[in-house]
Parts: sequence; structure tokens; C-alpha cells
Amino acid sequence: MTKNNKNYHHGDLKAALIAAGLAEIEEKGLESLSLRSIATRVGVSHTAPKNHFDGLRGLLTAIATVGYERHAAEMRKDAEGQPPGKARLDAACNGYVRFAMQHPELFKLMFSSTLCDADDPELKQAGWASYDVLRGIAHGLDWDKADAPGSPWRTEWMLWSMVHGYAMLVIEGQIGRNDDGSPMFEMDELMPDFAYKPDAFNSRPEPFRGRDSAEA
Amino acid sequence: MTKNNKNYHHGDLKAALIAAGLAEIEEKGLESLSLRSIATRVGVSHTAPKNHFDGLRGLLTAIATVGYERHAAEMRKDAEGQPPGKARLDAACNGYVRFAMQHPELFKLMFSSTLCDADDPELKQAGWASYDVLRGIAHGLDWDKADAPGSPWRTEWMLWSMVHGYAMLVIEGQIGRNDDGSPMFEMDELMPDFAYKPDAFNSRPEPFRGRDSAEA
DNA sequence: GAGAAAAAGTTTACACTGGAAATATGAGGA
DNA sequence: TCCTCATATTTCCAGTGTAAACTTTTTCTC
Repeated sequence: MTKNNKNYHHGDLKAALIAAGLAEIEEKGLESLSLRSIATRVGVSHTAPKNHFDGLRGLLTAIATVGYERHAAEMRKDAEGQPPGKARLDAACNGYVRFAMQHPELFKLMFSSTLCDADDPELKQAGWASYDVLRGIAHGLDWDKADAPGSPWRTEWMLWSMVHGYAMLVIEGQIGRNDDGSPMFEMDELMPDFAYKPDAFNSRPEPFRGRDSAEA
Repeated sequence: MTKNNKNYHHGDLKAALIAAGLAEIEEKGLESLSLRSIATRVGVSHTAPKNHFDGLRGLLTAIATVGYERHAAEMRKDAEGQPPGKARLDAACNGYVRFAMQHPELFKLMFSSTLCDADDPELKQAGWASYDVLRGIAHGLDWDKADAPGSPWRTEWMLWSMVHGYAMLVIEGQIGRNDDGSPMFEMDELMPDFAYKPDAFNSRPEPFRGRDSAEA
């Protein structure tokens, strides 16, 4: 992987394929996506991606990685304008859901261990970074009933589950939306009230996301 | 659809294909599933299903319909032994999550509008019936903060989102589980305390699930 | 610079897939 | 019996992902 500025035949085919894949997903959805269609879009043969990705699964994983980065950016953008505390968390959660609704196919890809290689280091890194936006903002906040006994991950997983579940159910058509396509609930409406309790959130030196990270 | 007891060449090929598809999903997962593999398993040509289903998508939709029925049965089974109230709701929620963890591929199929025809009447019926198990049990329960203003659907969607989100995140490997494969949290641990408030839950004559039903 | 080595991309081939169309089979009703 | 039509098969086609052999280009080494 000696990456030089000097480009080979195409000129950073790797990035071009990821961009083409993202465009293809936005335009035609996940279903019609294929290695050949992406390669054709870029103007190379359908076996050219083999030199940069481990098959279709590898390319999809790279696309999902970019998806996580954009997802994180969307949440950060919304949260930035808000003062720390519940308002900022609400904004980030709404960003989470809005991204899912604006890019449903990409969002499904990101969270599909069927389509992506969940063990890919870059995907895991980007996925964690995205989750950590939510987690970082939620730090110091907890449910009113947070004094109930529970594992340190209880609160953040409770929050994550609710936001993620709502996003998934909406984009899969299980839960309705307004006529203009907006979500029927803002996240601060949907969630029980948070109370600001600086010590309620467990403060751990290492970020945690899923089983692998816990063992590492 | 003149359904006779007398069977034709095969003998209720429709049911046989659904059963074979379910078995194939349990054994080899969603990825390797194909019309041809299912048809071969039953012992018919790969175009035979055409007479009973609208292509692969139609067959997958029928399989998902059975999945919803089993999902509902699982929740009901768990809930039955519990007294009405929070304990029964907890049991149903745990059943929701456990079903997802025991049949992750089937569960993903059920909630995938990419793979299933979400407009199929039988699928919608089964999907609603499954959701209504949760909803029926939750009737009369609400969050402590339920006196906050909100739409009649707020409470049940909040509950559904959390349970569904947790299930999805676990089976996609985003959230960890115990060494024995069990969920790290029981639903009653994860959820904020419920308080029994008979009038908090909106009582509507017609069940509601998603946008379509609201308009109907 | 020359030549070797490695990387990038193409061509070809193969085993799959879902679906369409034409054909064969068999059951039930007249 | 004969007719009809649902059922199932055969054949064919466009499309898929991947592997292997090959060509082209870049980079490294002497």
C-alpha cells in the first residue's frame, strides 16, 4: 500500500468507485447496485475494482464507511448550534433520524452486517466515531430514573436503541411520517425528559461500542 | 384461488415452498437464498414458484408473513404467564428481542422493505397483528412522564422504537451480548420504569400501525 | 538509463441468478 | 369422452460476482 501522489492509469480509481457507488445508491437504490454498474459508471472494466477492494462486499464496506462519516457530520452540524445539555442532544438525535430519512438506502447499508464486512477496521472506526458523537453529547445527561441500578452502558444504549429504532421503523415504512415527509415526532417529543446529571453518565476512558471493543 | 383439498401435481406446493424457504434461511442465512435453491429443495423446477408467488419478492414476502406470525406467537407465549401490567409488558418485549436474536435473518427479512413487498395485504395484516401484541399489552401503561403533551402514538412508538432498535443493533453486531449469546440487558432493565396509568394510553377502536392504516 | 518486479486494468470464461416464453402434464367439469 | 385450465417443465436470455490469464503501465533497483 505505498500510496503515491502519482496516479496510475485512472487516477485514484478507488475513490472514484466509492463516489460512483454512493451516487448509484442515491439514484437507484441498493437493490439495483452491482459491481458491474459501478465499474461501468466510472468507465473501467468490471474486474478493475478487484485491485482496490475485496469484491463487492469490500466496495460496499468502503461505501458504508463514508456513510458513517457523513452521518457523524450531519449530527455534529445540527448539534453545534445548540447549547450543551438536552437541547444539543435533541439536535444530534434529530440529525441521526434526518440523515436516515434523507439517505435511507445508504443508512440501511451502513447497518447491514449482511452487506458489509462488520469486521473491517475502517468501517468499525467510522461506525464508532459516528456513535460517539451521540455518546459524547449525551455524556452528563441521563433519564429521570437513572438512579435505578444498571450497567454503565444502560443509558447510552437505551438512548441509541430508541433513536435508531425510530429511524429504522420510519424508513422501512412501519411508522408513519408527515405529509411533507418529515418525521411525525422530533426526538425530544418522543423521548422521556432528560435531566442534567453530570455524574449519571458513566465516564470511561475508552469509547465503547459493541462487544469487540469491550474485549479489546 | 379455488383451493381444494385435492392437490395437484405436488400437493400444496405453496406451503412447501414457504417451509423450504424458512428452513433455508435458518440453515444458510438470507444471503445464499435463491428461488432456485428453494425450488430445488422442494424438488421442483425453478420456475414452478411462479404459479404461486409473484417472483422471488413474492415468496420472500410470504415467508416474512409467517415470520411475523411466529414473532407474535413468541411474544404471546412469554406474556401469558405474567400478570397484567408492567411484568407482562416486560415479558413481551423480551420475547420480541429474543425472537430477533434466535432468528436474526428472518427478522431482518420481515422488516426489510427492500426484500419484501411492504404493500402486500397479508404481510401488512401479519405485521400489524405482531405489533398489536405489544401494543395491546402496553395499553394502560405509560412512562412516568406520560403527562407530557404528545400525540396518541407517542407512547407506543417510543416503546416500539426502543425495543426494535435494541433488537436490530444487537443482531447487527453493533451492541454487545453476553458470552452465552443472551442479550446484555433484559428489556425491563433497559427501559425507564413504567407506571400503570390506565388512561395514559390512547384507546382507539382501530389498531394503528404506520401511515397507511391511519388514512384507512 | 536498462531491465526486473510489481501494480493496474482488460479479456475471457464460468457458475450462478431471476424471469419470460413455449411446451408438456394432469385434474375437474361438461 | 373431451375440453379447459391450473400446474409444472423445458428452454432460453440477460445479468450477476469471481477467478485466471493476459496486457499495459508504473516503480524500484542496479
